[in-house]
Amino acid sequence: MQVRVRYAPSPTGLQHIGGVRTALFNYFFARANGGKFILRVEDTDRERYSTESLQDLYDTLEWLGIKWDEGPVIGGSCGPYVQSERFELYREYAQKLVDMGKAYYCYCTPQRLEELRKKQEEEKSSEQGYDRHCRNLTPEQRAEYEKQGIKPVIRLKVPTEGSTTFHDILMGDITRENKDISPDPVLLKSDGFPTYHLANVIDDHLMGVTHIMRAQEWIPSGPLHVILYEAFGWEVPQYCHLPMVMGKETDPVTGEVHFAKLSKRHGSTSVRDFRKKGYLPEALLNYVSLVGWSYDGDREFFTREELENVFCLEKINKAPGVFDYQKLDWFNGQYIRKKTDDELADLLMPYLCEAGLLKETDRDRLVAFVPGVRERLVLLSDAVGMCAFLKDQGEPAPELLIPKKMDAAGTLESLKAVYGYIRPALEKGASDDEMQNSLCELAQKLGIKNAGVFNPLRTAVTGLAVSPPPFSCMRLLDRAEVFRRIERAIKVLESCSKER
RNA sequence: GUCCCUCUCGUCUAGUGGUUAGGACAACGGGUUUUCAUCCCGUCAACGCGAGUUCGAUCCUCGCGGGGGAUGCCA
Repeated sequence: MQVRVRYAPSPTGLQHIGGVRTALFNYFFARANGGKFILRVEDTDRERYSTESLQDLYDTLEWLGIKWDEGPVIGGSCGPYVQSERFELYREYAQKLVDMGKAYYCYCTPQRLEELRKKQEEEKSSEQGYDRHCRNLTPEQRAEYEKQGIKPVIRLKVPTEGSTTFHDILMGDITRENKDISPDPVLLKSDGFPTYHLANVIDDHLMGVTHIMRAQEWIPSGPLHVILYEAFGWEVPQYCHLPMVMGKETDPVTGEVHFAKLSKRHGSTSVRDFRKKGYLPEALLNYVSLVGWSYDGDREFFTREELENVFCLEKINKAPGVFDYQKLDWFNGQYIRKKTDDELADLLMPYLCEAGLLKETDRDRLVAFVPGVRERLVLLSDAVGMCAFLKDQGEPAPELLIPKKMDAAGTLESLKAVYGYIRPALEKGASDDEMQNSLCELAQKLGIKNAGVFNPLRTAVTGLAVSPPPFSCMRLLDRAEVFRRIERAIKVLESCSKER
């Protein structure tokens, strides 16, 4: 039997880490087993639906390089893959359940349900949820409600006795007393749209889904779904509930540490945010795959293609995992270092353009600059700060130019000598290595440490205490500007050493 | 409240009825270096607790405790 799995998000917000992790695991599992990966859009919540979210879903999967085999846009033999386009289907199936006596119309108003909830809370009643008020209405009562024009919902008749068991690949058998199952959940809303439970079960069946991989927050509804499958007389698919992705937060006052389902207050959670900040898709994909899954405990670098081969259910962890932003950063730095000068320049350019520091036509200079920042970058956006020297910082302070253990006169001598060499060297197209070696020789000749020649040059060119190395900066800057800044620094040192 | 799931360094994890309990990130310290980084070396750091089974339990069983999740006309 061919493996068929799906990722079935609801377009009610931006794609977040938790959802993407689920998508990835499904995708990898399909690839590793020669199966199909289906994308299905569960847009049954019309209140929260947004087209922006839907576009974000597509953008995110494309950015990560995840291609679906069947789904919206590309279609497939089980379409449509957008639930709102399957609207009629759900009503038909819900009606079937009613006809079989396994579901019923409910006319309770939202107000009544709200009051019920309040009452249960006040009385700290052990009874929770719907009180099954409409479960056994007489035809006369129903007719009366209909006459009032109330639009009913359809609720599932959950058995009140016995128990329901389902098998989870990771967890084993999970059994729940039927009395503990959510009492008669809504299957079809009053607007005619199905709820998750109904639509999900119908579509998974109709689309031939063999394995349901979803987050553990769904475990409690497992038995409910089994009841639905059985009510329809359908085969129950394999379940595999994935560990949750958690966020960690420390109370600033008490210092207490709290964990909870990863959410915005823990930091960025949407893939779009990570992308904007300059995370690489391969880094995010690699790291996210390692939350709740491991290969052998030692190896941790995986390309998407490798994961498509090597991913397996057996190595999925059962306990929830905390999303570690620091480790993601580390991964990102590692992946940035794998980029060639050209690749990295292309990745950096948008950030520098947006910051108004560079224009597209400066690309060649950026490529020459890249070696100086590659190993300094954690995020692509860090490049903006590292290019701050592009803006003239004004006349540099002598303290900035003069290295520790040197005086103004010595620094002046050094910088003059450096300039005397650098200017013609740059003009005749010397390489970084050549200049590097020559300046080291110069330092020796002057009897000072390398820092004594490099640092005055660097600060003269950048005007900053912290910056990428001097040669890189000179490559990015306009040549005439480089000379102007060095000459200006020499003047500063001249007047400074005269004063003494 | 009720129900369900879970429990190895701070975090992600490997692992076994007998191991010096391994790796990675972080933290800390040292070295290289041209500022900042990188890089290299090192240090700190874990089997939640209590019973039971056993010659021996981190590993198997039970209880307790901690953590998480569900309890919606959201998914």
